[in-house]
Amino acid sequence: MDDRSLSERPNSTGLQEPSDLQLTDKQWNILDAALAVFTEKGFSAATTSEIARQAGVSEGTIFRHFKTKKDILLAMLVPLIRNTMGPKSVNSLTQMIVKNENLPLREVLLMIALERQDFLLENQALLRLILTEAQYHPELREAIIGEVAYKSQEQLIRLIEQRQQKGEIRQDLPAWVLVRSFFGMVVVYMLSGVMLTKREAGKDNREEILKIIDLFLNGAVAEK
Amino acid sequence: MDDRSLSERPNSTGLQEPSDLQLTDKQWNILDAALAVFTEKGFSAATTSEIARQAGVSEGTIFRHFKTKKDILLAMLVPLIRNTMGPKSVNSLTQMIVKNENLPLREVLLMIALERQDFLLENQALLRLILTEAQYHPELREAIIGEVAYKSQEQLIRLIEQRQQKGEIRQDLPAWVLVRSFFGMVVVYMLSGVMLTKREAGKDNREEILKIIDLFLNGAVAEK
DNA sequence: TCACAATGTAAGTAATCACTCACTTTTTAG
DNA sequence: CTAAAAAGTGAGTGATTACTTACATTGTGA
Repeated sequence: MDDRSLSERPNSTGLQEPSDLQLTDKQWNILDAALAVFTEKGFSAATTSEIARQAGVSEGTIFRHFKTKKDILLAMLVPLIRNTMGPKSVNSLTQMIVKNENLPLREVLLMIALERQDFLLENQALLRLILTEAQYHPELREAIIGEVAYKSQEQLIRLIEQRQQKGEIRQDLPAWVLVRSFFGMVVVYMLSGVMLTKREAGKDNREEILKIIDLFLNGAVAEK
Repeated sequence: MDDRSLSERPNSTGLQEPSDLQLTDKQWNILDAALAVFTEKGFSAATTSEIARQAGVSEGTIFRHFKTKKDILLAMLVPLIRNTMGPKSVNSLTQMIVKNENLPLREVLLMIALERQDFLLENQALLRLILTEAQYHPELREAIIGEVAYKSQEQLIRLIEQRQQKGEIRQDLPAWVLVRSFFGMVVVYMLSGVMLTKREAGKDNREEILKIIDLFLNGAVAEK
């Protein structure tokens, strides 16, 4: 089985919400298949019969466990965001920030950017599905913003304020401006890399990311 | 009429406004209605019967002019990108760049950012539709990248290289790194403004954009 | 005026959809 | 071991889908 993100069994991820307590193997098969079909076709174009086929169960079985097609989507994505993407995303940020308080900011930002890049490449299809369907399902929008975007931003703000207090970073700009700007530089760089060019996964672009960090730290104007 | 889609009409090769294309009023009604329905529900969830209802024509009329539902989408979006969004986007950039060669870069960047913001807010729903459906329709992806993204980037690169030659901007970074970084800072700032907060359209955020430009130009490190 | 093509339409059509139901098999509790 | 409960099944179901067709209306050129 392609071990991407759903294949963690419930007892390996700890306590969960009541709605996703104790899922049987068959239920996980269904959600795994749903992830594959939804990411390939999108929610509306995906059919429950194809999910059943890929899960190796009958269509009736699906509706024994999930009331509606939309329920399948949410039962899969909301716990995935809340219990896997969210914590993974936030914890790795927190760790990098507290463990490297004395490292030059440049080094910390590089670690963060590279880690975000891995995360993005590994979860490309899943993230695309979430962002697409977030337009039509407010529950998803709230989950991804609250559990990933907002909490990640909070951690980065902590990092920036920490460095502002050290006098390392200018204090005349609010931390959130610095955070969102840095995030924007890095993410748009990575997305345009994926969209405009054929980048092989894991291509070494350390040097280019360092240039962006240099730009973020020192600015675009020429030295006087 | 056997034409598969408007973009293939032999006399539409030159640059033309969408109103110049040989479309009857009824065809425009259909495309107008299609735009409304597609942006609200997405391509897959939209139905031809609702498009017909909103256009005030029978369903048969739709299929007299467009062979398939997908043809409606492409006949509407591809010319819109090629003849309206693309030129509008690129020309305003070009004008701002050549007309203000002697203005401080800071001022030019502010103009560009504000203009991009207007464009984004005005075309929010349309852009969301295009980006969503670009996942499933390569023709759309190619159109939006080739006609808008790539050409806009080219103009901004001209601006940056112009300033690099003047010695105003550091020359140790490739222009495209500067361009994409600036674009990323601004766009992510605007998107997070739309997503995370309730911003009224046209809210005055000139000061905040100026802070981002300041950051882009002077960097995040504290003065020595 | 008339012939004829282009345009418009309502009533289809076959396919497919999400979902149900009557029934069988498997799991669980005492 | 047994009986009830839970899980699984595949053949339905009515609704809805994109698209067609047979026919009516309109526009046009001579």
